[in-house]
Amino acid sequence: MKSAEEALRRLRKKGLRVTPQRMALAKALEGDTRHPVAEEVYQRIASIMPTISRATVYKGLETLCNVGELQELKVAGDAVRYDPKTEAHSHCRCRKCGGLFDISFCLPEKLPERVGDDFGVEGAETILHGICKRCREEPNA
Amino acid sequence: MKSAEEALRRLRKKGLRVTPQRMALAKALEGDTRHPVAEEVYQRIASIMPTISRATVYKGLETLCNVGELQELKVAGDAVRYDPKTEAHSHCRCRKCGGLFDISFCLPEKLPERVGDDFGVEGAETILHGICKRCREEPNA
DNA sequence: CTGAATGCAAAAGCTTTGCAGCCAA
DNA sequence: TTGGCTGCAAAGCTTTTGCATTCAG
Repeated sequence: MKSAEEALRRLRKKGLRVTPQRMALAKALEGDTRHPVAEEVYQRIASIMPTISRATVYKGLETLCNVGELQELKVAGDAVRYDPKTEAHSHCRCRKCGGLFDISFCLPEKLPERVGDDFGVEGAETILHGICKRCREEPNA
Repeated sequence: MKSAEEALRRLRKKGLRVTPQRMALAKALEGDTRHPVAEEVYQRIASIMPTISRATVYKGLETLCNVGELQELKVAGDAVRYDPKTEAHSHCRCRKCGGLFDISFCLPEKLPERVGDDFGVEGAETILHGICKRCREEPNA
């Protein structure tokens, strides 16, 4: 999502309702590069809107994914994470601290149109595995 | 894993025990290209070894992952899948039937060694999204 | 107004854990 | 012999669902 406001505008345009809970969701995720899991998003919002329920957070995250304002990230050994950066981009995952980071570009750079036994390719999702800077410099943790 | 036998040999070499349950696991997954989830593996083995428990299957799958004989595949909207093909390769996922297929080659073809804010790359995992042959030819399903 | 969205609580996966007994090495 | 492994049952975590109530449009 480019901005929370734009995300809400798109919701309205699709005939969906702009509720305070959805506004909070969009704002909580706007510009976030940390790829929070649903529970983190819930905690974040609950601190300023204590009546919100987890169910609403889950449903709202799903809704925002459906309208293309959020991307779901599922990585081995982890709960689903949410990424508000919707331009095509890839991710790096540190095998030591588990951190998930954005990379500005997209891998592979060019997609095959068709692959193997005639599979029509529409998009790709890649995660690089390795060690982040911090973990390499702090072998203790 | 190249073969069930080789997998078991590697277990033994690492000081782990070769039990009938682990033998069944290795054989059940040998050459399988369908990327079963844990429950499917359990069913498959339970049909010939009715006393095995789900816990043993889960622990055994983890063990085989740890020694590098199996790869964990986690895809959005799905339980963890297990892949006995351990050579570097990528996958395609059909957005219609949910099927997950191997591709013989690996994307991206060449990895950057270092990326973004000094992230050391060791490997990559990519999933192509699209439509498989069968689903394109059967628009009814 | 009215249907879509919320919040609660309960249920539903999937997976992990604790532990007593068993067995591969 | 003995520590690793198994099987059972129970717990844990994430996510989904049903439904009465509320509220955005």
